[in-house]
Amino acid sequence: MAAILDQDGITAAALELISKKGYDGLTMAALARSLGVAPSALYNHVSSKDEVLKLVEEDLMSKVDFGGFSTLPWEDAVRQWAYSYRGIFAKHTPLISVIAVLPVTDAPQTLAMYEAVTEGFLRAGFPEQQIIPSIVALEAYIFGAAFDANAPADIFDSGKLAESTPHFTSAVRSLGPQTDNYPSDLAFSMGLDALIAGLGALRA
Amino acid sequence: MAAILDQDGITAAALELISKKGYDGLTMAALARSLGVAPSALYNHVSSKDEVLKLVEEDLMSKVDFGGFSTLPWEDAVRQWAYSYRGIFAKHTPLISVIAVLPVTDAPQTLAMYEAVTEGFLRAGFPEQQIIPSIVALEAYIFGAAFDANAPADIFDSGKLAESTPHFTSAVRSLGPQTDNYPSDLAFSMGLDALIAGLGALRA
DNA sequence: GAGATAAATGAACGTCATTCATTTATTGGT
DNA sequence: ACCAATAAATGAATGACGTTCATTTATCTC
Repeated sequence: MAAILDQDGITAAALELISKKGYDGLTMAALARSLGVAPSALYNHVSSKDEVLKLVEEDLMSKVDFGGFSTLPWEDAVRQWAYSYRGIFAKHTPLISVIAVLPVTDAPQTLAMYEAVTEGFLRAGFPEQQIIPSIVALEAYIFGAAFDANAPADIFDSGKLAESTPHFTSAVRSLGPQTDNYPSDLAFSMGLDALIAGLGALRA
Repeated sequence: MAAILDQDGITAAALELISKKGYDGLTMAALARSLGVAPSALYNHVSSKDEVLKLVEEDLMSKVDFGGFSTLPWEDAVRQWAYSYRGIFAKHTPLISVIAVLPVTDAPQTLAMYEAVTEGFLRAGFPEQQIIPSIVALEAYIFGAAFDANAPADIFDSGKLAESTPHFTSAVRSLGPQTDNYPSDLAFSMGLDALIAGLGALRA
């Protein structure tokens, strides 16, 4: 029969479906429908829905901007990379639990990113043994921040329990109205600066 | 009829089920069975499975150790809190996507934690406006690190693509065999120190 | 043109969370 | 002590969903 389907097409359709309907809308049936095909046909090209998620993840990884590591000072490269990384995965938080535990072995795009980042750290003067833990720490922060980026602006509204949490409630109020893209943008920037300063001190 | 069920009992049963069978094993049917009851009976006490997850989350929050904030220097209190927080949620990563976006309004245990942490920051001399963003940044890091704690030791094995990622592969090798509880313990410690140093500099 | 092969189909399955009409036990009022 | 009201448990049913499989269909190769 005509080769209507392939992994690239499935990945593209999955991404479009996710952008339109979110991860709840990403079902094998909906994916098949968007490709004009029966659900069971998908299984000739992917072994499971989990594999679809892995394909999407690899595609997203290729969109993370790590270009700064070959052109900018280390601090700026890290910042650019971290913002790009968080921005992309903030819209794909359901993938984070997959990525964080997924061996990198068969993920060429992910490996390409790690290679470029590692090179940037080496060029900046990091001792080899410090590089992977530093990247892991930064990634942990980026993934956590990606979740926060989806939080509602009033997530810290203490409601009727405000009286029993006076210091917290006052600290929340002191922030005033949020104006950034993400309510947590200020926090992201502060934590990222702290990490960059702290990890940067490990350079030779 | 006899009041066999209540929210506390459901929460306790859910926690035991999770510890024995993991989050895949936490189904409404299994939960009901462990309570000796029909699945539909649960819906007299919780409105949905999501509410069960929220109950579990609140219970876990009450187990996070934030005691150091009233007894230890700020740096040590943050470290103790962060390790406790990560240790608990490393076994409950499916909750993280819920927590990170869940308004704190009806979560007394969570609010109690925030109040204590805020007080600790105030006592340490932080300006009020810096406190919430600092906590948010720390939490983001803790949540991300909780995911990493579940990663397999060989997650960075580049496999047959090793030749095309020489710097990364070498950096991974330079780490030697892992001996910590979690393979990512070294990374967690390094990033946490960096955050503590960087955020600590915001004190008056 | 025949046979092998890759790919699509549609029906079926098992697992879930959830709903609902019904039954059952307990509680409060007289 | 009885009766009505209410809270709570039941079991059958529903509708998604991911996945499997025997069968059919189109394309490629010799």
